[in-house]
Amino acid sequence: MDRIVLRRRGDVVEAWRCTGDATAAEVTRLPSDELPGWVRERERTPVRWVWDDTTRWYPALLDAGVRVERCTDLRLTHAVLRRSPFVDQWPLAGEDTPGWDDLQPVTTAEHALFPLADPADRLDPVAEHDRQQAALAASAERGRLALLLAAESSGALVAAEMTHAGLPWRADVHERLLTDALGPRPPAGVRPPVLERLAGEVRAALGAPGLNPDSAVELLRALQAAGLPVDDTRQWTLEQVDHAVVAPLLEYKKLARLLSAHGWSWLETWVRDGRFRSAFLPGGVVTGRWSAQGGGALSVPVAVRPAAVADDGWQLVVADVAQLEPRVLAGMSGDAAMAEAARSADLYQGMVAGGAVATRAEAKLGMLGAMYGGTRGESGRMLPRLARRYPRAIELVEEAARAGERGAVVSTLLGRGSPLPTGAWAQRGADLGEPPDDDGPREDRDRARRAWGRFTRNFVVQGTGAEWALCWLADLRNRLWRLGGGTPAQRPHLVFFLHDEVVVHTPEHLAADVTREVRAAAVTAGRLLFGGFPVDFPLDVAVVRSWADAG
DNA sequence: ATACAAGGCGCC
DNA sequence: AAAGGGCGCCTTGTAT
Repeated sequence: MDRIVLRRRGDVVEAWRCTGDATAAEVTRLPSDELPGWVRERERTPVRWVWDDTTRWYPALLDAGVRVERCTDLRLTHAVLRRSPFVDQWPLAGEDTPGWDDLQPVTTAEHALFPLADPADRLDPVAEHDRQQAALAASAERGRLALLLAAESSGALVAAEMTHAGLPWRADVHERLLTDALGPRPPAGVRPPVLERLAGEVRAALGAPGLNPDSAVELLRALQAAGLPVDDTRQWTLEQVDHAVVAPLLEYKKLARLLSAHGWSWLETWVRDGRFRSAFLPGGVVTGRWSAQGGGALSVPVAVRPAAVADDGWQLVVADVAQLEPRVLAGMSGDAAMAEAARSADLYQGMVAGGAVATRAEAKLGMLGAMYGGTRGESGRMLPRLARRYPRAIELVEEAARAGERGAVVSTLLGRGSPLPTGAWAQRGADLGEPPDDDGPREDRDRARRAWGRFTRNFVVQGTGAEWALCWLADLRNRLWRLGGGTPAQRPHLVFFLHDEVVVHTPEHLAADVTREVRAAAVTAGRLLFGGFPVDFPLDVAVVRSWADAG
């Protein structure tokens, strides 16, 4: 397959076509505004586009109605290769390396207008691509790394397409929801009526007439002055207390949160033309999970999901994986007993059936503790029993924790490496002498060490889970495209992704096909990561008008 | 005026 | 006494 490296030089785009012989590249130069038409033409035959960063190229193509099938996103692949313990770093070394290390995605809406001095323009994607290919070829784990790089790049395309499409959002539904909960929209700087009434009830219950319940400091003082035994003002803490202030205060906090995080100003800022618009950023988290920028797209609360409604004649297909991370752990550790439990639609129930624990609640608590590092209480007490029944799975996370405590790097199944610890406890020779003055006493160092162990313990599972999800997304994207449906605007398309959940916006008549493809893509992802090892990834799939009606 | 930390809470 | 991982983002409160 042809690879075409795109390089921007002023108003001109250079397209370097590589046919496998690195010395015989054929270069085409064309004005930027002719690029979309040229790309569309080239897409008639299989081609992989190689560019510095998808966020710098793809939005303009999508605006012009041009979709590409595959790409290599050098920014993302560089980041993976630079940190992978399976990659020798010397083939990646070049003058440009710090520039690639520091390259940031572009997330402004004005993607057509590049900043005057985009640091990307000083980088040479042709040279970087050669370096990356050399580094990959020299790796003993080139197979799994190649899969990771392909999945990461494919994720970049999905993210750009989702960002372009936006999540269908009914501002009128959202506004009605706000008015029902808070009362009519007040002028700026004034509390909505319902909040003002609740604030009054809180002040009366505490005998604190001037209290601003939005101030945690003031509120804590007032609660303590009224004799409540609390050291913070968290919801969980307040629920433990029996006092007349608790009910109105919890209600106030809930509604104040709705107002500030997803109220009228959120609507004005993030919803335009019936779409919630925010930027999805693949690789935004060290573990490989995505992050999002704008509007808190990765934490859309259940309370406002009724406003996510499919267009007329369309449906939302909402799919999520049940217990992704324990299933991933079963697969990556090759733990046959845990895989057996994972053959059930409910993995935790499968663990009960397998005789490891007595109740589903114990199974869940124990697994969360094993994956997050919980040692306290019931979660910690479950661990020995889990370790007896699922020795390979538990040993994998325990070893990841020990490695982290040593200051070592751990990696995901496909080879994404964890960052090096930065604390003074982890510096070379830290064990040998007295603790440095700036690193506190021994207990502090041990605490930091254990905290890093919990991070690396979770890294291997969360990161491999993110890899499964990337493979799922990538395959689903291809499957959705093959369903057809006419112009890009008439086809089923991904509109949302959150770690283990996707939402597809589809014309009604294709909803059943989309459901089938979402499930098939999950099977593909499992095979890609774990080959023939029998671990299932069952999905909950719902075809709904509104996101709130799923699950 | 602006920047940042803390407290808090939403999502997985 | 501390206590499960990863995020984004809001307001308040303080520092510069």
